[in-house]
Amino acid sequence: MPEGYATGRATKQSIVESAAAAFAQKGFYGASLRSIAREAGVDHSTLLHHFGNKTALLLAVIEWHDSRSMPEELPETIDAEYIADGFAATAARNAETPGLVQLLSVLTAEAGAENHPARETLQRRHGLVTALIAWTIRTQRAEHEGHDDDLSPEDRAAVVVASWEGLQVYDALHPGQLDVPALVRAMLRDAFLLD
Amino acid sequence: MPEGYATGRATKQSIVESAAAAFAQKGFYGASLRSIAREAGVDHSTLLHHFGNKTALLLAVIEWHDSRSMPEELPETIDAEYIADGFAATAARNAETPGLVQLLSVLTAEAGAENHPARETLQRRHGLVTALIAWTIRTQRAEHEGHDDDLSPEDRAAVVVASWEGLQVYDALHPGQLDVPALVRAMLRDAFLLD
DNA sequence: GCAGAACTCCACCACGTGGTGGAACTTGAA
DNA sequence: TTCAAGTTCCACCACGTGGTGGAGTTCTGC
Repeated sequence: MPEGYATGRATKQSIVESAAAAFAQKGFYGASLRSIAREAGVDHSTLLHHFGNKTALLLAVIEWHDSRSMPEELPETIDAEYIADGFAATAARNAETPGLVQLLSVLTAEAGAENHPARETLQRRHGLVTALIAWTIRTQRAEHEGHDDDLSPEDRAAVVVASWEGLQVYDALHPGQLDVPALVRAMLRDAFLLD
Repeated sequence: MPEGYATGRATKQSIVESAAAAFAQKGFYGASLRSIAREAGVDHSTLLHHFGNKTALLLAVIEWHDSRSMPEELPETIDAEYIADGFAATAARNAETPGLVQLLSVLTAEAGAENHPARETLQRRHGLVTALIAWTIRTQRAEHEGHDDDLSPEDRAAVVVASWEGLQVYDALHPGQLDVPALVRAMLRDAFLLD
């Protein structure tokens, strides 16, 4: 069922992982296909055989990154607790893979430029997460009437996402100063009116 | 008193401005000295004559950026209102110069990598702003006893700075969706126990 | 075991990279 | 007006860039 041969798939995978590290360190523009290929132990033309061009490789890296954050199976009922736990788990896992966080931080910042090749992809990604959080906030507010937040669910969700990413960048620049997972967890439970 | 001739100083300035735009678009590694020099209307060896190497140019760009955010003169008494207004004014000015915001966002994200040439500079910059906010929070809490924040002034300040930067990145990726200056202002007034 | 698809590497291309050296020109204070 | 200091560009260097074409090898379904 999967495309290609097993050897090829393994090579692709190791290239993606090398690329993730390289983009995280040097950004999309600063990382070179040759250095990525060298790290993966293949010729750079092998890399191009598998991915066609540099932009396609970048998108493959993002896709791979996201696939790591998805839960294997969904529970029967989706509620705010479950979503909050899911995001908190992601935050905790991120803390253990600083390279991947660095990758997304740099790419997201770079993608603020209008002609960045991953801009659309990252916008969609962002939009999805924000929408999920906004939906959760909305349903939670409907159940708990007495909240005192003067931001709309969408705005609050955007602020949560932005703060989360900002905290990760802050943490990379000042390692060990903050307990990012705890702060994210607190922020989510606050936005979701939990406890 | 100033070093060099007037012509040289003018050239340096236009190089710095071109470099700021280029680093914002492509990051430190992705922007080339030749493209920066071309944009400034000089040969790339002229650029190197003035700045010596690429890293020195980057540091000059950051220094120039920061000099734009400094108030010309300090008031007689510094209080929380004044500081909050200062940051709010910066946030509002940032909204009108997206290129510079983009610059610092990309550089800050890149500087999460330990060997980035501007890492130390940006750490110090960050530390200064965070310390000022933390000091303000501390003095304000001493005056208004009944606050309900369970974060220390330092942690709260770090969260404020991180959220601020995250909001700017978010805004660059989703232009016009958020009123960033208003959100920053609200965040500061909240942290400073104002109103 | 065979055929054909998939894979991998080598050689090459045109061009861009940061940086150097030096020669010609411009500036501004004495 | 003089002249050293400052400024600018041109030519060059060794090397890195993303990408192409093709030849040789390895894998897998039949």
